[in-house]
Amino acid sequence: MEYTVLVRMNEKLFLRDPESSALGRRIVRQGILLVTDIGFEEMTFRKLAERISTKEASIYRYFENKHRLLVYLVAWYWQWLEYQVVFQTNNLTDPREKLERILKLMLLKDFAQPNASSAADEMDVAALHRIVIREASKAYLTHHITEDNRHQLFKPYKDLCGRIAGIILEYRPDYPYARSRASSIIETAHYQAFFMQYLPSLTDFGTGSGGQLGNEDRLLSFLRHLLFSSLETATLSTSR
Amino acid sequence: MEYTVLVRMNEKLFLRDPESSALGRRIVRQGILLVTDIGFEEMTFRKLAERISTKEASIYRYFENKHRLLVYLVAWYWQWLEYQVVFQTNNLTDPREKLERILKLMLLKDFAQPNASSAADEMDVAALHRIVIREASKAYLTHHITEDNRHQLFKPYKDLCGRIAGIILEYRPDYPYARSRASSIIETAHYQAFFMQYLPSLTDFGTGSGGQLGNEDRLLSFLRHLLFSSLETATLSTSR
DNA sequence: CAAATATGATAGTAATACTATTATTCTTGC
DNA sequence: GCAAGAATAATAGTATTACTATCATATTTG
Repeated sequence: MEYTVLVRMNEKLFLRDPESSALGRRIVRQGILLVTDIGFEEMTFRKLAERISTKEASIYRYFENKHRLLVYLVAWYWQWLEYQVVFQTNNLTDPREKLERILKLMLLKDFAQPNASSAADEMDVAALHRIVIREASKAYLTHHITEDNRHQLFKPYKDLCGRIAGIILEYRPDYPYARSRASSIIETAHYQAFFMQYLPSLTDFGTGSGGQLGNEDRLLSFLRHLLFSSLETATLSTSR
Repeated sequence: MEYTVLVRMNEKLFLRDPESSALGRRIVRQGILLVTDIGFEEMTFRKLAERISTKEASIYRYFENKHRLLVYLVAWYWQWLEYQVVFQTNNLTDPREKLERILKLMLLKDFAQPNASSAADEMDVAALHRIVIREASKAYLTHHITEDNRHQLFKPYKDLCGRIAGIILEYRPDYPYARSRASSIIETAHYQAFFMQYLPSLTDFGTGSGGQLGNEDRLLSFLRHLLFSSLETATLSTSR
């Protein structure tokens, strides 16, 4: 029920709604798996078509090109995440608790799993999370960002950041950088997770050693530290 | 003099050293301008060759492919920036002052300009800065990052982060996240600058309004706030 | 069950990302 | 000043990519 609300996507994100047909759903679900397998650059509609036993031209009836498919996947993830944020913070009163939950969600901890019975047709959120970490910035780091933005393709990300910014302001109403704080904590979560895996010397969460916590938990501690240290700073010198 | 030290690049970054010939230097310098003009995805060696009146095959003798050219440009920038950091902080004793200088350098404020006479053959650092903001993550967000990393292609970035992490530890010797703090402040500086320009609603530095400071200065204030609030936090709950 | 719609099957095009080959020019050591 | 070697120009060619077009065949739906 709420799921259909969750996946109602901006119509500019596709040519034909992939959720409206079995083929469309396979394009999206297998597209996620193919991109996680071989990476976005190496993914082609031909390979995806072969994987799901259809033809290139059929995929082009759903998505203009592979960049739009990426934008769709990433937008879906942001909408899903915002839904999780709303769902998991609605019953909380303490804004600090809300922010704690959000940090965990950003690392895909303790999110609301769909019922196991309908798992076959579900989106693989864990795979999508990996795509967001590795590929999401390619969705907006393009020469045509202005046009894409005009088509509202990034609205789900903006909505999520706006919602988190609102909770930041609940926690600290006079905080002057709520939106930048929201977008930067999300981005930091993602590329620190990436660096942790591929360029660990850029982090303090190397694969081995360090503390009794696992790397994921140490990353979470770092994000908590970053977020709350900034929100709890007494003096905010806007000039200097 | 120090310049030759600065540009001594890892030999894995190219096939033939582009600084060793006039054509190589034009490839790099005009490559910077072409990428800033049309974006990395749209740049091709054919277009670059036409721009500098040479042939595609000649460019391939210097760089294996266009991704390697991007990696080269980004690596050059990190080496240049590390040099600037060393140069501008060497005479300072206060680590806080050093970090202040570094923040400004990250936004390309007050950097040491080369003498105007030799400007014709200089790298356009301002254009390169724009490339780093818009394209640098494409240098490492690839399916072949592990191999590229084995070839040390990202060493200049690691070196810069390591140096900044060292200064962070001068300022606060017990800080447990020095490397992550260094990499995250750099990344934050760059995509906040990007968002400010293209997706301003993700930031608090919209094109209009707000305070008496310009957007660049407000971004600097934000970065200063982020960095020092985290470094000055009394209690660092590594667990929780 | 007819009409509309979706997909399959096949073909084709322009551009991209290279590689190869040979001719020409440009250096550089002697 | 010239021969040997290196760099570049000029031209060609290939496999792949990123599409678009067309028409036949299913499949859905009113």
